[in-house]
Amino acid sequence: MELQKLTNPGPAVAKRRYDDACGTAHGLELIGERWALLVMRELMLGPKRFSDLRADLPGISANVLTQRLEGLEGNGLLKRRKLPPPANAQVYELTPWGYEAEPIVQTLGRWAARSPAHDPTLPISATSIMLSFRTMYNAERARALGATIGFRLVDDAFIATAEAGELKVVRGDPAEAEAIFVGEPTVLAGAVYGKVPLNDLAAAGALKVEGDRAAAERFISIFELPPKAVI
Amino acid sequence: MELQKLTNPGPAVAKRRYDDACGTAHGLELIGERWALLVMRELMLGPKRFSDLRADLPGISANVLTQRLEGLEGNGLLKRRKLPPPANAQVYELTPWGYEAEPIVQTLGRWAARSPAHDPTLPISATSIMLSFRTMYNAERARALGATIGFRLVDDAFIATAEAGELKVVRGDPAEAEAIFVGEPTVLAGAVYGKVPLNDLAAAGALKVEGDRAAAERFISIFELPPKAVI
DNA sequence: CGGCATCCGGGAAGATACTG
DNA sequence: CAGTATCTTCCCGGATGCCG
Repeated sequence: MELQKLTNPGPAVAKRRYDDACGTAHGLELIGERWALLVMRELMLGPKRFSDLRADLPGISANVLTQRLEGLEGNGLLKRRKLPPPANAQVYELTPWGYEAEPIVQTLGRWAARSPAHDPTLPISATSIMLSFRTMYNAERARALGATIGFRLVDDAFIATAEAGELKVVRGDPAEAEAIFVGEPTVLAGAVYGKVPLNDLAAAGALKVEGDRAAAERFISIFELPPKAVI
Repeated sequence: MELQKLTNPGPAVAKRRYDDACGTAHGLELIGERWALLVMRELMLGPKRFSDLRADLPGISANVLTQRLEGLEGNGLLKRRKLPPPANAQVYELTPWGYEAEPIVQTLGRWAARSPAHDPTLPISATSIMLSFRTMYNAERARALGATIGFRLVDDAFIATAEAGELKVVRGDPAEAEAIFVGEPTVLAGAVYGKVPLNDLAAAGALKVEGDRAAAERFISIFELPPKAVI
């Protein structure tokens, strides 16, 4: 049994809405609150648990994460699901419509990458860097490349396949990959976007490459950041 | 001469940032605050004055609009410009990089239009409806159509040209248009997306069509809303 | 009138502690 | 592990007033 707050002023106080038929305004009501789109981003490559979300969104507090998850669930963008025994853990998973928000994440990210204020040395989550591959690959260069590359990033593993100019990224164990990157996401980002030489990172023990080193180098070469905007 | 707030706790208190190298997170720092993207939207078809922005964003308060304009200017997304005499008015205009944010507005709007909770009967601004034409036209149907249509929406006028499957929308006086819609943006939205018959609207005096009525009907027919998402 | 600055109330976000 | 509870801080929204 729940009590309504007695001090609740009732429906006379309109909640923070944009009274606007524009789809963009409605989109902001759905996913425009602080942290909401980043929670969506973290779920784009598959369901996660509360504590994983918390770990991958440094700075979010538990109660805000709870509120965002409730809001997104209420808006039909994600669902709570209980994994079958023996895992028995509760996970949060995007609905099909939730997954369709990926172009928003991509478009915003690609645009913001041109910002002169963008600091690429900050920490980055495993999901972020894998999603960025989908956004930032050069289709022309990828066309010339057929490759299956694996990633073991701390707790998560992914497989990226470049084929006929398309780049696919899925969560999963990279068994058949030609090369496998092993290390932390932020270091991987330095290698791919900062073009820090793999040799240096390997020597420092920061990022290992298992398998075909040349294939790993070719993979890195298909990514490029857009030019900075001139203000 | 400006005074720093004496109560300012100094740089010890980190401002609300997402410490995240992900481009999406940085994008949210640039344009993720409440109202910011809607301010950008209102400037997408050309500069505006403070009071016009306020009128086109119902619900925004003057001080919040001031803060957003300062923030967006500081981020290099817009500039204040003084019109030459005799106008002498100050206007806010997007920078080239600011204009490049249009795909964000579009992607978000197209995605959110699928929301079951979207209420298309709310008021809509002139800029919103004109921008939505760029987003929502069916390229296939537009290909079969060559048309120049004008719009006189209260204080603003626009020209839309459909040509070779492309739809262009610019601010300007519609002199040469085959047909001109005259009325309020919200009523126009009802005609285009609600498919309210033009005859009914004309009879009610809500929306007039000057010129070639058949051309106006054909123009409306190239737009369609995406199917609602199933939750 | 346009473009703010200021003050205030309410509510959202952040940090920390605590519980099943 | 998966959240609540509580407290503080800050932002948003509304009203008012200043000033060219």
